[in-house]
Amino acid sequence: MDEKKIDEKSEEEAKNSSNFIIDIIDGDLESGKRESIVTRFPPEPNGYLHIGHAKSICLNFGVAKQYGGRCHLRFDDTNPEKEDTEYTNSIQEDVKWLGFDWGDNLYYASDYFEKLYQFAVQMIKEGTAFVCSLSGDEVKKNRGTATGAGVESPYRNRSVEENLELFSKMRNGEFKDGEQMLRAKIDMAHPSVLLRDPVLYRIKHMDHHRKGSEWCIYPMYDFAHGFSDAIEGITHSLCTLEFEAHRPLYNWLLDAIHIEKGPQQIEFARLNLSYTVMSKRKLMQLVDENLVNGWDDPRLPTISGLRRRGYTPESIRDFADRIGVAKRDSMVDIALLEHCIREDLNRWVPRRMGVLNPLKMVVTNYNDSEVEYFDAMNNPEKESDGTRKVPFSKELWIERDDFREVAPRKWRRLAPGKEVRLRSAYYVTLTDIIKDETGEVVEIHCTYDPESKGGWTEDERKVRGTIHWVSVAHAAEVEVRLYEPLFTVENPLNTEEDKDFKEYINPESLSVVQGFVEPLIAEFKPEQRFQFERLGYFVVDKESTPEKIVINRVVSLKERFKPKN
RNA sequence: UGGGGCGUCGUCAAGCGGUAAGACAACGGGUUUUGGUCUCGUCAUCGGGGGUUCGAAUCCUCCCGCCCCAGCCA
Repeated sequence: MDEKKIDEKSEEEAKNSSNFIIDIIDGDLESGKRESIVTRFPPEPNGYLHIGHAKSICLNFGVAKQYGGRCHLRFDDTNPEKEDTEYTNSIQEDVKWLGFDWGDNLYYASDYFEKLYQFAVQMIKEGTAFVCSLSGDEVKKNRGTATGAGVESPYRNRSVEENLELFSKMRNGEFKDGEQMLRAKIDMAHPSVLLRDPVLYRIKHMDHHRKGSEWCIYPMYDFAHGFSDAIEGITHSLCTLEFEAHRPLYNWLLDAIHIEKGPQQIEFARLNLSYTVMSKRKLMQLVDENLVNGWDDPRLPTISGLRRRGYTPESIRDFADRIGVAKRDSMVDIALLEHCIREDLNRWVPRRMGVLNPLKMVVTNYNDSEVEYFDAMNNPEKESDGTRKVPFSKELWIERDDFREVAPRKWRRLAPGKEVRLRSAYYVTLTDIIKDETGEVVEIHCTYDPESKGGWTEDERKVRGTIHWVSVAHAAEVEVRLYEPLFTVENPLNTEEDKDFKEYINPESLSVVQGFVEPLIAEFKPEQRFQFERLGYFVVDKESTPEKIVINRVVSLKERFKPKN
């Protein structure tokens, strides 16, 4: 990756976080309930990871590291309908990119299918599970309502022998999808609907992405997840709030197969970020309907999208640390994420000059054919990064926004008669404005002060404004992709009326401009990052070629000046 | 109206009976060859009521609000 950052990276691992989960773990260690800590990140391989997953990854791997334990990467692949190897690959890539290492601890719930099957057999033998021959509709009808108890399945009291035989036939493919199911025998009157004889196994004659046609019955989440945790010796099974109601079932199942000192499920609030959406389903929709350009579209909060956008793993980990871990539903301001990437990039990224909305400036008293090379600092934050040569000549591109025919209040930039500093070069004073027939300004003329070479003068005359520029004759033309939030509202999922979230897509979330930048073509390799001074941080896109350089804006610089008119 | 959770600054989030950390955002000052960075400063009495206590955001109680649960999804 970016070899330039090495030295100055602060070692963030020094700081250990604290939250209610850490408190629980501390207590478990103190009381002797646990001797070591094992966590896991258990994605279902049915989509790409997003920054919400990053929160969970940082939490799980972070906790393990903090206690000298280990964190497993386990694919929760119990539903062949939705899962695919494409996703197991991208997920591993993303976790690695984020900077985490699961070592040898890569697991698949599907590798436990045989063990899981045996657990089911054990439960049947002990009378805590039975094969139910009701149809899906009947099961649903019998489940009861929130306020009223359900009714027991007529098959609930089948003999162990019959259950065993039926379950075996299920496995052997002697039934069609939906004809039979394995259910836990709990309590149809349980106040929590989840505990009313939940389904444990269903029949699905469908190939599994890893197991092929080996199985035609697949365990449900509740059955597979807790047992997988138990098999792997997970101590703390961290998941999001929506599984809170499942915890009694999680524990009931562990009890059913007599697991001692089993894993403990602890729930925390999932991440919501303003001006974007986080659910896999919604992201999938945006991708499938071509509302964005693939899973790694730089506007998406996917890990691959953020990577392409120019975010660093360090900045995302820092973000995860800062948002904390708690149980209340929350919506984190996207500004915090942007703060994290600015803070990181500011430290080590080289500065360059680039003009995104060019206006030609002619320095009328500068020699036609002369070219000077000025030394410009690579990074004022880090003098050791040295300087570079920037070519200067009579014709320059400057930013159109740095010129106003009528200066607003407190305007420090170019306006009639005003003197500004061209960064690292000379002071120039605006003398003439050239317009076309329509009245549009097409060019401006300035004179420079030869005494101001390098950007300062002996008389210490005060020049408040400094603007960036690029020599027309030396500039490299690049395509620059500018991004704005994907949605126009903080929470596209929760708005008045029942509008679809897609109605809030920001039509200006992507704009493409042709810009001119310093002629340092050699630097322009994908993932190379820069700060274009006064504009923001940029990264070379993966689509960039030497013939056509493509740059993404990671994030703009903070802009405190807002002209009043 | 069943069950499970949650309510501390605009946004996150500490606090665990002793008199409200920190971060982001915002606003104001200083420095500055990036109106960037840096720096200094301003910015809450804890959903509401009642109670316990010398003392409560922290304990009790009632109320209000928000989130999750009736897939053979995870």
